[in-house]
Amino acid sequence: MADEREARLQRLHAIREKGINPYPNNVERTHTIAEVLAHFNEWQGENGDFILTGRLRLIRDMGKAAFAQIEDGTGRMQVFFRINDLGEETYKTLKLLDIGDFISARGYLFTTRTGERTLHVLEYHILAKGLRPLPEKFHGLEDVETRQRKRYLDLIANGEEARTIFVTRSRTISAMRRYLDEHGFIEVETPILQPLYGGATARPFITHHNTLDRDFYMRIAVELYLKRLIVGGFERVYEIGRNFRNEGIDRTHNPEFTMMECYQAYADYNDIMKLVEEMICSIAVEVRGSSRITFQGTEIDLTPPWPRIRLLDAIAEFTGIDVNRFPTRESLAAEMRANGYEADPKLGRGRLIDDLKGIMLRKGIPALRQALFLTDYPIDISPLAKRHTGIPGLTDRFQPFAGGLELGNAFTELNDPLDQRARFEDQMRQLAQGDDEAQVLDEDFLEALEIGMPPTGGLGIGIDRLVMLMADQESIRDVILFPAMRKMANE
RNA sequence: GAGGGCGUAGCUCAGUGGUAGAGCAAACGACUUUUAAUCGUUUGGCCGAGGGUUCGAUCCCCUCCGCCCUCACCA
Repeated sequence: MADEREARLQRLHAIREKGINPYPNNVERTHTIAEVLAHFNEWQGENGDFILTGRLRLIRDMGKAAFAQIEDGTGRMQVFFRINDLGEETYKTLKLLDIGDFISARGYLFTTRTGERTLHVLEYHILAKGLRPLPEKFHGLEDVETRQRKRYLDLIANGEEARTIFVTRSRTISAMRRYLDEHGFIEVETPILQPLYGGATARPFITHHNTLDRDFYMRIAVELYLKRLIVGGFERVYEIGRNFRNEGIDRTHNPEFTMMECYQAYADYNDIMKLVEEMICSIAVEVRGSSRITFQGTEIDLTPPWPRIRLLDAIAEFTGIDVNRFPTRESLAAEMRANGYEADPKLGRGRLIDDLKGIMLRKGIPALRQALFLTDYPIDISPLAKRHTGIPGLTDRFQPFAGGLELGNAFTELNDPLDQRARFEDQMRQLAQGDDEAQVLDEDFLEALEIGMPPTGGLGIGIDRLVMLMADQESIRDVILFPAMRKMANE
């Protein structure tokens, strides 16, 4: 490695000695590679004059002629150098180029006798010299760790494949934004640094503002701020942005992740279910060209309506435990243990049900791979959701699933300020009992609710997971350009 | 947090209780239509880090670091 870098540095100096700037300020380019390839047949011929730019990916030196491949952001193309056309001196300068260098090449288009569309180069310039070797040309970069730590190498070496994921990500977000814009939502931005964290059950990151000399929390959700805007009279708002949760890292969790939250006044969770299935289906059609997509080998039909399954029914079906028959924490815990599941004695009944949900999701695969809504969650794990109209102890809440991924969370928002206060107080009790993920009481938010919030439906969608679905990726780290990593030894 | 796997040249990978190999990349040479060009020659490694066992360790044992998988936890 040191040797190769040394060799490249020597060539860099040799280029400078020839009076050539290896990092010129100006660049000429008449076409992209994709444009040229698209019009190749009509544009080829010795009268053509094209200037292409790109990174050298391959050099095949034949002595007095050489083939190379250059790659720009739109594609790859072969270029051909010949000593007759360039002159001995200029041709020899090719020796100073390395794979990885950026060049511009001017010439005409022709087809080789093996049918390869090629630029016959009459003039070329170096645009930027690379000092380190690129990953191997055939196998590319396979090492998962390097791919994530040095995403630029992943994008170079694994080309289309790596890039497609992030193009899909971009298209997914813009399709979502378009859908919401077209449905009367306005996009807003709310604080990332919050004096209190709320809107989800998670441990926060804490930071400090020097001038104000106070701590702030990195937001774990935007919920309570968007609801304040509903109180303020906006009827449909959304925000797409980064949330931060100080929790574990795995295939579906990254400490910073992107979430879309939206709130719609005069709506309930049934309206939001319609919104979700319609929105995600429309995103799939835009991004994947169909409402039927393949995820990890399973075909998933996102066409509305998605099945609605009550959470407790799903639990009963896949775990054999009918939660309704065990109204107390103790009886439910005993039943779980009788069925061979762990039941943490410290947890409340709602959290036990949450655990059962996890067991159910694992056991329910592959049936739960399809798009569906699980509905009607227990009240004590849903402190911001409105009580279920019919069934005590439950809320008007649902979660959308597809591909076995929990894509989000939604409910009819609790707009009764006294009930909300009581729920917060209950959470504070759990916090005092050592549940460090319980939600904290937000007096300012309660004051807003007391001003009055209309009936509202709200939704959060995990963008990263949605992108996993759209890009058919099994790990959240594959859809985040620079995922959180442990520090390297030399860091 | 628990268990399992992995870490060897810039990249992709072999390999062995007697201190290392291939292909690509790199260097030198040949070649004026190649396609992962070909052919010849050459260079390249604290075998993740630190301890231990041993006459001797890249290999066996322990600790640590990093990555992956499964489980637990959280979204």
